[in-house]
Amino acid sequence: MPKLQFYLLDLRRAEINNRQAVLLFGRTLDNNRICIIDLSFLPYFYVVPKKGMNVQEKLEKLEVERENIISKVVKTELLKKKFYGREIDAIKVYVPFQRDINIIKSIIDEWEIIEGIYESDISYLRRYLTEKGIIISTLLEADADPFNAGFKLDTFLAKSITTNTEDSIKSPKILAFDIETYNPEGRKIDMKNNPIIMISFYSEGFKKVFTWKRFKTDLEYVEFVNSEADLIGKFFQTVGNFQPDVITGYNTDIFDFPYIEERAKKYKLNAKIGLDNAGIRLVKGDNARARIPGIVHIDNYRFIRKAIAMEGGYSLDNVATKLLGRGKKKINIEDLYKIWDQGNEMIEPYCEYNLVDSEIAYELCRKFLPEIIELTKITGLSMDNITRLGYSQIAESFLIRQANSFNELVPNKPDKTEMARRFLESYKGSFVFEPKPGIYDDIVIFDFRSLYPTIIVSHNISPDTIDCSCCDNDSNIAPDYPKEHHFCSKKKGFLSVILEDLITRRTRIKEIGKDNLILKARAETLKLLANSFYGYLGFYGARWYSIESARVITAWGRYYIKQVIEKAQKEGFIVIYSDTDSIFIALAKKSEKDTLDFLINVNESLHGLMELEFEGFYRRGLFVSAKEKSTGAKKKYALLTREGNLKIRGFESVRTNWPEVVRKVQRTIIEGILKTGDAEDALLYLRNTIEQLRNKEIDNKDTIIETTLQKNIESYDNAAPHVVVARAMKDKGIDISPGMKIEYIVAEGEGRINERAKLPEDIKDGGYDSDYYINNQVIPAIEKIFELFDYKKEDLIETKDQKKLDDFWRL
DNA sequence: CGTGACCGGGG
DNA sequence: GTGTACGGTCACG
Repeated sequence: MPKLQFYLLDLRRAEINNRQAVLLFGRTLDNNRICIIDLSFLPYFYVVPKKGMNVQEKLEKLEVERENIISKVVKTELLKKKFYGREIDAIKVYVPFQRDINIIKSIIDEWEIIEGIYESDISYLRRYLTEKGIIISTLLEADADPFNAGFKLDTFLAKSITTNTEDSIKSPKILAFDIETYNPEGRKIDMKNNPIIMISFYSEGFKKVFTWKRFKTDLEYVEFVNSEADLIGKFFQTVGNFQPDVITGYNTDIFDFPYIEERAKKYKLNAKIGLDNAGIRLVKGDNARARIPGIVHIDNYRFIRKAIAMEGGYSLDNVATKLLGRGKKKINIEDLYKIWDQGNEMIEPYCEYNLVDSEIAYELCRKFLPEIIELTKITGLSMDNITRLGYSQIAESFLIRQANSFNELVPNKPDKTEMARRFLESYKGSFVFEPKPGIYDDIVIFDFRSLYPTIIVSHNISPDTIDCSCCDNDSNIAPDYPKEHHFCSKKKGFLSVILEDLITRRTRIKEIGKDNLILKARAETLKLLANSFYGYLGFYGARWYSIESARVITAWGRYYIKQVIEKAQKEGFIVIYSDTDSIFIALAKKSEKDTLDFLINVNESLHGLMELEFEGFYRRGLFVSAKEKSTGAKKKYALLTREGNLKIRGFESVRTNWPEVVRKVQRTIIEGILKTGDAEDALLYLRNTIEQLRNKEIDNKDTIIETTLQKNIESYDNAAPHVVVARAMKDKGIDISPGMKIEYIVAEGEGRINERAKLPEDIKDGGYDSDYYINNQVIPAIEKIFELFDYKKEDLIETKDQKKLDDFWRL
C-alpha cells in the first residue's frame, strides 16, 4: 500500500470500532478529498498528588459506572513536570474516551490525597495536534488501509501518520455562497416564516444562481427549480458535488447557514452536508457559529470584524469597497419582496446582485486565506477557530501548545468566584500627554515598535519569573511602580522566551520578505500575536493570569514614553501629544534632520529589542479640547499628510445618526483649516451653510435624522422623536416593528422636538426647522474646532460677505 | 446622570 | 463546546 500524502484541512472527534478516534479530513496531492481515521491516541489528563501520597495505584484501579457506561483508567505514568517553572511530580492518567475524563475527574476531585487535577479541559483534538506536532493546512503522510465508515469520501484507517514538512496547501478549493430571502420592508429577519428565494455560488470558473420563480432571462448562470425545498436540496447537492476545501460567505455563521438549517427543518430535508454525514452544526448564543464537519468554514464577516478596524462599519458593501476596491451591485434590496411577489423579469437584476455577493465573498476569502493559514501554522489552531476566537484565546492556545515543549503543566481556568475577584482588579494603564488644543505646523510622529512585547522580553516579565526566590527584591523593578514585585534576572521566563522568538522571527521575516505576500502575512500575524500577550496577562479568564505582570508592563511603558518626551523637550522640540507608545512632535525651529538624529539618539539608549520608529511627517495637525474641559481630548485629532491626505481620528460622533448636512460641514471645515492653516475660509463656509439652512437652500434629504426603533411602539412610555414618527407611520398603514430604521426631519413650528419630528415625505421642501439644525446639530459638531481660533458661538452664526467663498472651493 | 439591555451583520 | 466578545448607544428610572 503506497503512502497517502494529503493536506490536512479539518479534524473531528468520533468513536469508531469502540475506540476514541480522530478523523483527519484532507486533500491528497492528486486532488481527492479523503478521511483518515487515527485510533492511536488516548485521551489523558494529569493528577498532582499531595507530598508522599501514593495515588497511582488507586487511580489504576478506578472504575465508575454512570448511566450504564463504565468509565475507567487505562494506564498511568509518573512524570516530572514543571508548574510555573518549579519541578513537580505529576501522574499522567489515560482514559479510553474523551467523555470519561469528566466522569473520572469528578470522582478524583473528592480525594484528600491529591493536590490538583490539570489539563482535564484541554480539547482532545488540540492535544492530538500538539503532541503529534501536526499542523492544520500542512502536508502529512499516512500509512493507512481502506476502511468503510459510510462517509462521503474515501476513508482509511491509519497505521501511522507523519509530518515532515512545512509545506502547506497552495490553492484550496474555495466555494462562496450567498442567499437572498423574502423579507417585507423594514421587518426583522424571520427565518421561520419567510422563505429563501435564491442562492448563489461562486468559485474559480464556477457561477450559479438557483431560484424558484421562473422569468425570462439570458443569464446563463441562472437555473430554475420548482420550490424552496428544491432550492435547498440544490444547495446541499451543489456543495456535495463541488467538494470544497473551504466554504465561505458573509455573515454565514449567523445568517445563511442558520437560515438554510431552519428552512431545511421545515421541509424535513436531510441536511447531511458534513463529509462524515453529520449536518450543519450550529452553536447558538453570543459566539454563534456554523460548523460543517470536514470542510473549513470561513465567515468573512467574523474574521474581518475582529482583524481589521473598519471606518464606516462592516456592511459587505463597505468592507468590499475598502478592501477590494469594488462594492456590491447597487440595487434596492428592500424592494426584493415586492418584485418577488410580482414574479416577472424584474427578478433578474437581483440574481446578478446575489451572484456578486458570492463573488465578493470569494475574493475576500482568497485575500485573507494566506494570513489565516499563517496564523494556523504559528498557533496550531484550526482555520475555523483562528477566524472566530478572540485574541486572548488565540494567545492562550499558543501558550498551551508551547507549554508542551517546555514540559510545563497548563494551569486550570479560574472558577467563577476567582473570575469575579479578578474582574474587579484594576490597574493603571498607559501614559497620555494631553494635547494643548490648537493647530500645529510640521509634525513628526514616532512610535515604539511593539512596545509591550519588547518590554516583556527586555525585562523578563513572565508568570513564572515573578517574585523568584533566587533574586532579591531590588532587581529589575519598574521605576514608578511600588516595589512589591520583582522579576528574575537569572533565568529567562516562559513568556519572555516565547515572545523573544516571535519578535526576532518577525524581524527576520520582515527583512527577507519585503516583496513576498506570504511572508508579509506571516510578519503581520506574528505582530498580532505578540501584541496580544499583554492583554492576555490582565484578562480575568486567563489560565496564566498575572495582573502584576500586566501592571509592571504598563509601568515600564509609561517610563519609556516619558523618557522620550523629556528628551525631546530638553532638545528644544515641542511635544504636542503622546499616547501609550506614540509621540507627536512639532518641529518648531528644528529641521527634519534634527528629528531623525533625535530618533537615532533615543534608540542608542534603548536596550535589547526595544525600538522607537519613525511613523511619518505631517504638514499640519488639529487637536481639539475635550467636552467641558480646556485640556485636549484624547485620541481626537486630524492630520494632513504631505501628500495632502486627511487623517481624521476620533471625531466619531459625526458619522451615522447625524444628518448629512452636519457630516459634510464638519469634514469640509477640518479639511479647510488643515490646508490653509487658518479658519477664515472655514468660517465663511460655515456661515454659508448656516445661511443656506436659514434660507432653506439645503436639500431636505440632507436634514434627515435616522434612528433605529428598539422595541414595539406600544411599550414606549416617553415618546422620543423617532417613536412619535413610528406611530405616525403605523397610522398610515405602514407595518412597524422593532429593528426598523426610522427616518425623520424636525419641522419648523412651535412645541417640543418630538412633536415636530415628522416623516420626510410629509415635509415640504425647506420645511425643516432651521434653528434646530443650526443650534443643535451643526454648531455642536464644529464648535470645538473654532474654539481653537477663539471664535465664540455668536461669531459663528453671524453672516458676512461671501465673496471669499469662491476661493474656498478652489482648495 | 447612572445603570442595564441590546446591538453589530445578514434581507 | 464554553465561559467571559467589546465597545458603543439607547432606554428608563
